Amino acid sequence: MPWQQKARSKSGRTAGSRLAPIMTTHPTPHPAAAPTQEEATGTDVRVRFCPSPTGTPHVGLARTALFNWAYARHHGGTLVFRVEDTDAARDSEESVAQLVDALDWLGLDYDEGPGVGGPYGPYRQSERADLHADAARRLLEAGLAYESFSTPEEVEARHKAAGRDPKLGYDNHDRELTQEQKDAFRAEGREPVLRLRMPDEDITFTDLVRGEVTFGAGSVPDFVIVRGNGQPLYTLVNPVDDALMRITHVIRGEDLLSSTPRQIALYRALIEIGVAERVPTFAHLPLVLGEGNKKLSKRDPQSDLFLHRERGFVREGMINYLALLGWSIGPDRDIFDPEHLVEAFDVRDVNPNPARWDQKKAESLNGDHLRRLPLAEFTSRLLPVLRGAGVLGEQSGMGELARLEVIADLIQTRIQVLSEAVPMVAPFFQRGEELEIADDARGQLKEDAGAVLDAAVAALEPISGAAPQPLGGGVEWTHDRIEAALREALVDGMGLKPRFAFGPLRTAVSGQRISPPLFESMQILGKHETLDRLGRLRRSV
RNA sequence: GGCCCCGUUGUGUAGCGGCCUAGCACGCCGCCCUCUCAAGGCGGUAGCGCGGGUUCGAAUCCCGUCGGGGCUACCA
Repeated sequence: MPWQQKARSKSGRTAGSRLAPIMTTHPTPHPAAAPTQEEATGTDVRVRFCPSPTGTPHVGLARTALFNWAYARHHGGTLVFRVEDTDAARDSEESVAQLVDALDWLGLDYDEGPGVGGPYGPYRQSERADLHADAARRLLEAGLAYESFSTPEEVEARHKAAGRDPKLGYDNHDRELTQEQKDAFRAEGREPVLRLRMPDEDITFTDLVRGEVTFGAGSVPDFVIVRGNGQPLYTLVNPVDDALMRITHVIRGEDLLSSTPRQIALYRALIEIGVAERVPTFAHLPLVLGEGNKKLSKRDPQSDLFLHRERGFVREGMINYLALLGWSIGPDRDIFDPEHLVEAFDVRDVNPNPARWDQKKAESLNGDHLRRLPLAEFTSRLLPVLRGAGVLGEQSGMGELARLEVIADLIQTRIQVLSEAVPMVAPFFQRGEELEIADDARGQLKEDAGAVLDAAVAALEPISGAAPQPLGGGVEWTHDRIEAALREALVDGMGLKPRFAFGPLRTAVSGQRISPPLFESMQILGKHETLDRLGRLRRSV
């Protein structure tokens, strides 16, 4: 029972304090607004992944999705996918499709969302405008939000006039405007924004990753929830939708930590007007850093999830690495499958330190997963990559697939990402005249290359290239047979070090300086093709 | 500037007051294996930011300090 581990606690926190209700300070005057605040811990867990569809999926976004998914699956709870497409200027349908593609590739299935529906839809924020408008209206009517007419310039001017730092932000100046003042502003043609009235008290909450976090009273000014043109903002819409969708745990990036006090204040207001029934539990995941010490920027190629996929990451490897960004499965292990993650994951165990994207580690882990795949599976993962690279055609016959599997067996331990298979596999699907001899491979050849190739050909000629017999007999063109003949001729006969004896043959056969094992390669190519390649290189030296 | 978060080898982490002469993984270096390259095996390199305190005892608790980061929009 993995969830028994929840009794573990992080430093500075006790198990008891974690399980305590979120709002224990004082009973609220509104009975309906004082629901039981026991944290959901079982199948009642409802988490969400709610990206805004701008640009191509970022690895940090993928990690957030992963942790939400793992948390939901671990508890047998529900994962909601909500598209926050309220910024028409930056959002795109293409991006929505990419998000779905990313989730699908990683195998992060969701229980409610666009396309799958659910009891709290619609799941595209742009289709929920009436819900948001209604919440805003009720907040205004209840006096929890108010109309604000100040322009940023006016706010700054007031700060300067009072000798305050102009960067302080909004000064809550319009809190108590009279109807006459408002009318006067409107007469000037001004359109008010709606601001939420921040409570004049500290806001404290228990973050599942960081422990207790407190924002001092007055440190967060009244913030805008609806634009002057009537468009609601993220600050309103995100908590409203979370509340309406009965989200119990908000698991997101640390970059949103500082907006949490505003959201908590809004939740409390929403509870008062009956829109929300609880303040969710928060968990802020550490940032994913890039080179240097800055957040992995969207402009950094390493942040692009699809670029990694194109490079040849497999789902298992990507999930494993992503999970390690702030979490670990145990003290002496770091290779695991998605199922193990689900079994062991608890957001409380997430480390609050920022994590740096380490491409080498990511690829190493991916290589480990590649090696763990059964050969047939590994082979089929190779297929689309090889087709994409033009090594194989779109259609493959049984013979070609069988041949590929034999080759795949040779390269499985030699690559970390699928794309590395292309140069290793390509020579097997080319004819000798198509084979290009790489410069570095040719550069390795010494003066005796011609003699070595001649001797190799002479040694191989006597071996029968007969096709396999049904009962397994009759084949002499096998890698051990080939190796024995070549060793005898080159190593024993010519007194060459194996390294120098076989180097030229490798170049001739694969065109590369590094390749799958030579003798096995020759076996796969067959006698005719092998001798042809040996001869071609011989003639060019 | 203000608010908030974070601080264990190069990187990611384990560590929850004695099991730590700080474990694991990636990286790096060396050796073994070896037809190249890998994989695999073995070994090595390197760390608790600093200063106080609490304690018989601190990487672990507290305070301060320094450093890094995030946020600071009528973006999300």
